[in-house]
Amino acid sequence: MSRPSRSAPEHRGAGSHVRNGRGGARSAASGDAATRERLLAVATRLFSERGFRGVTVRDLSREANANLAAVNYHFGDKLGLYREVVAMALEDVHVDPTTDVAAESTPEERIRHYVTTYVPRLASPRGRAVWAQKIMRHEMNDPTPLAPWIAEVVILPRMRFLAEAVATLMGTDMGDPRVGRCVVSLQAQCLSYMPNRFREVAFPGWREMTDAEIRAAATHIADFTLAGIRRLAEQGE
Amino acid sequence: MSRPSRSAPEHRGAGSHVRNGRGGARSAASGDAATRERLLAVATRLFSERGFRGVTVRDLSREANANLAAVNYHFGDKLGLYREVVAMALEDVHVDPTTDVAAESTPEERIRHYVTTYVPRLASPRGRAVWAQKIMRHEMNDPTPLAPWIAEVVILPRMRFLAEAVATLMGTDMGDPRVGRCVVSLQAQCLSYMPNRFREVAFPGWREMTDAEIRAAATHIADFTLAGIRRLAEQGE
DNA sequence: GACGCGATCAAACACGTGTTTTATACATGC
DNA sequence: GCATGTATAAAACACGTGTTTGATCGCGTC
Repeated sequence: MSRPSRSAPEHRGAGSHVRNGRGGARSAASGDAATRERLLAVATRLFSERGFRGVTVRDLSREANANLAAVNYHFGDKLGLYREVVAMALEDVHVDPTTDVAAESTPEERIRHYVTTYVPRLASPRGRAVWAQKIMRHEMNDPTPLAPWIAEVVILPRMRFLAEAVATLMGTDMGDPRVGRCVVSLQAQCLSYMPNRFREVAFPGWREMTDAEIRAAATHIADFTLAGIRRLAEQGE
Repeated sequence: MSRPSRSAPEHRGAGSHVRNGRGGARSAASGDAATRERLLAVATRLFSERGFRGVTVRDLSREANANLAAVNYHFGDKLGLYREVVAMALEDVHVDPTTDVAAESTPEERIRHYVTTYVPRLASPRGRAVWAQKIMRHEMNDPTPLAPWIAEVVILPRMRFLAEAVATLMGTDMGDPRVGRCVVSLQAQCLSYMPNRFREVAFPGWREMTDAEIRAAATHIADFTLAGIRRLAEQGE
């Protein structure tokens, strides 16, 4: 009961979602994308701007020029649509600053590379894939049932990457509590440059950072952090 | 129209709110506090746990053993009740780590004092006035119309205090962009130890920090930050 | 042409929200 | 005694939410 299954698309496969290829099932006359694709595009934009709870199904339907029932028809429920958006965000985010670093680089180079690629992506309202970062931020502030998934795919690998670099730099192992604290200090500084609704609301004269300021901030974080790590390595546990 | 003003308490004075002293207007027979006071107590707890939007008027009424209309009667509307809670939080927060420091102390002492008093208060679920910090955190994540007020009373004084100490330590003035970046780095590290719903939801094995770990984290932040500041002071702009 | 089927549509449903209304009990002041 | 003003109570209001329903359209196929 309560799920008539009207032979509609199956809303279960969390990972597969092959979805029948959907070649040209729609009327070839209309130039616009299929409803499902329009909903995904609109959902990507709205969820990244306002978070899962800040977007209503009616918002999505209206902006996608779709019927109110379209979300439930194509994605099962609102969370199903959000899950697909998060899946795209994870694909976009999880690769970046930890995997494309040369294996033979020094710990210092790794940390600098992490910061100088990560911070501009977080801070700049321009550029690609900021929407994925915004999804992450909303999840951190106001977690949804998808939070554990996100933590496993994007947070943990970053923590491990940074912890390994910091431990090597300090000449200790990853079980040393100082390593964890340094990783937290580094990550906290990076995240502080993420766009923040509070400062926009609370400080009327706030202006966005320029690209040059963002680069300066990234360099600052790297210098600042490496100095801190070296100092803690000297003074011992 | 739409506001009959039934000679009820005036819900307008944003700043004054003297509120007639309210000596013993209630029947002396009942041992419990007046409805207004019970609502304030419950609101303090619930708003600090779940934020303004996470608490409903029905939650407040139920837990305070008050009628549904009591919030609107005593405080005008839900935001009026929240405003009184925030006012108490501001009184509790704005004094602390910036004003009770000796005027003749060195910049390093000031920064250490700031961190070692601020971080335990942020991080510990025990101790006094954590509810006020939780209110601040909810405002930062999801600002209400009261955000500008909070920014002016608690954020700006802290920023000025830290900026002055950092500038003195670096031997430069507060207009130096490096000063602002160091203040952000310091504050970001402190805030990262604030209780975080994401890590509770996303990491099932999460456990609260002990008092000793919190003290160690505070010392870490101070050492780490002072090292970073000194390094940036050396290398120049 | 009749049928099946995926997709869309308008409408309704069920519920939760902040707020307002109307009535009533109770203490106080004249 | 009685009006007055304060406080509480139960119900309703007005609206927004996610979801479901039943009908209909446009196809392609037998």
